[in-house]
Amino acid sequence: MADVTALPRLKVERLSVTISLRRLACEAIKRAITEMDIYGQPDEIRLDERQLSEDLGVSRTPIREALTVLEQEGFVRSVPRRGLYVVRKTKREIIEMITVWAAIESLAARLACTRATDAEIARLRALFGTFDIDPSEHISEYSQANMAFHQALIRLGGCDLMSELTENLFIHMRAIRDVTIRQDNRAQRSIVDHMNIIAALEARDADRAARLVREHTFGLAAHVETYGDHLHDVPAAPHEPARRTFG
Amino acid sequence: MADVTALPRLKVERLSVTISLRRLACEAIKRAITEMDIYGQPDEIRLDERQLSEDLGVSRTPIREALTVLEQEGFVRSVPRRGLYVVRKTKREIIEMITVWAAIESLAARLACTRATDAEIARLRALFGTFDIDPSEHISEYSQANMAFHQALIRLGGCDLMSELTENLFIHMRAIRDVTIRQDNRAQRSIVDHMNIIAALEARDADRAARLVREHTFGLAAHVETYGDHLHDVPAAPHEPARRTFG
DNA sequence: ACGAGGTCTTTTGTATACCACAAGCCCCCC
DNA sequence: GGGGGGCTTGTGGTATACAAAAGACCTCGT
Repeated sequence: MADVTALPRLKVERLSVTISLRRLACEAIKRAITEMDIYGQPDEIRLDERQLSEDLGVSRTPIREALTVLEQEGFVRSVPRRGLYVVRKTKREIIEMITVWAAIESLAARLACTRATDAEIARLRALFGTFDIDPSEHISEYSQANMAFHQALIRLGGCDLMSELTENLFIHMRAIRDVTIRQDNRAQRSIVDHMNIIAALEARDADRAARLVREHTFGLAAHVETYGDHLHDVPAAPHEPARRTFG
Repeated sequence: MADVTALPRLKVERLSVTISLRRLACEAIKRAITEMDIYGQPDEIRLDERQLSEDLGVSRTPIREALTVLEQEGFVRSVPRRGLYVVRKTKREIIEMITVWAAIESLAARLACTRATDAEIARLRALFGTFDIDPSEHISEYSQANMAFHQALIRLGGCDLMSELTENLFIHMRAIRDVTIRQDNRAQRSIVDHMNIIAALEARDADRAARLVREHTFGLAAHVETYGDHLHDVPAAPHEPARRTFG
């Protein structure tokens, strides 16, 4: 077979047939859920398969598959013969999520101390070391940057699984971000913590980096514990729904 | 409304209509996968929806939903228009799973140091402190006990989410347990580690407990790194399948 | 004989029809 | 008048039918 790479041919790119309706529906619904102010609503939000199927213009089957995925990921909860509800995490569940996050990011920081290159750490500082202005006026931007910092840090650990696992976790956290930063000067102190973490990474001090990350994240947990009382403490479970993990 | 709790009435328990076929199928398939020696097979194992539907006596729909769940949990992998394959983790993926496990269990141990009662720690020792006999003749029992120890330890941390997350992880690990204990006197040394961990818990020394757990689990990672070469290092991916997390 | 092309089979993706169950309502009986 | 039972309606759960796509294989032309 001759080498055809040199021959002139149409510049066509692989059109992605792989994006099944399930995946599209899944992303669409997830986006809708994420953008919705779940915790501001007075009562649980109910989803209707038929409604969704009509709105998205596809049949119920892919919708159902998408919802199965979202249920696995902890965004919706299916009560048999009753309906689908958008999940509102309880305070306890949120604190548990933060705890797992602390565990993962802490070890990621430890690993980063030996695995990350100087350049990578420098880039981390370049990206997030410039926020020493008052963040209280840029809550939204700060929130974005905050999440991005933590995700970048986890990525520095070099463990893809850690990044994957925390991804959905951060989405869940986004929904309660007003709790996590609104009160007192949390944002300001948070930035100081980040600086210290970066410094520990630069010093290649694994124990200190891991400890700082852990304490920082635990600080958030304590904050939620203190100020998160308006979160729904009881799962509001009609007939013991199918509790699932977060994902 | 009178208090009817004192009246005699039939002791009927809520019959669980909630266990949908999806859930049953999911568990059945997961069990089948778990009991199968995935890593002993020469090539990837393919699943047939219709075959499964026929074998389990239900239609394809619940089968598909179950497989969607299993795909989320990282047990199977769906290649569009091609088929479903039982996932064989690569060495790298296994090491990443162990890393996440280390992160979670390490923090769980730390938490256990302050949250677990003396009785709980004593029970841990009672259950797993008796294995100072030679475990080399009881590989299977030891393997069971080993997993049980780690799960118990994580539970002591008091964070349900940690238990949930590591549950599937342990199932994945089970499949390669021959790698994890067969070589050298790993089992023996493992028990010593466990003893030290229990001792640290008893001493309420959080830092030491966390460190010991981390080092113990990293030891396993290093072991897999060294001896796990017969694991398939390349995902054997036909046409870039839909890679998913473990779950 | 060899290769390009078409066709056939297999297997998944999607749509639709049907069924079982739960809630709410109303009516009938006590 | 009150309460229980059945009916109505709406919802998710299941089964099945249909469509599309990928791989295997066969055929025909050169």
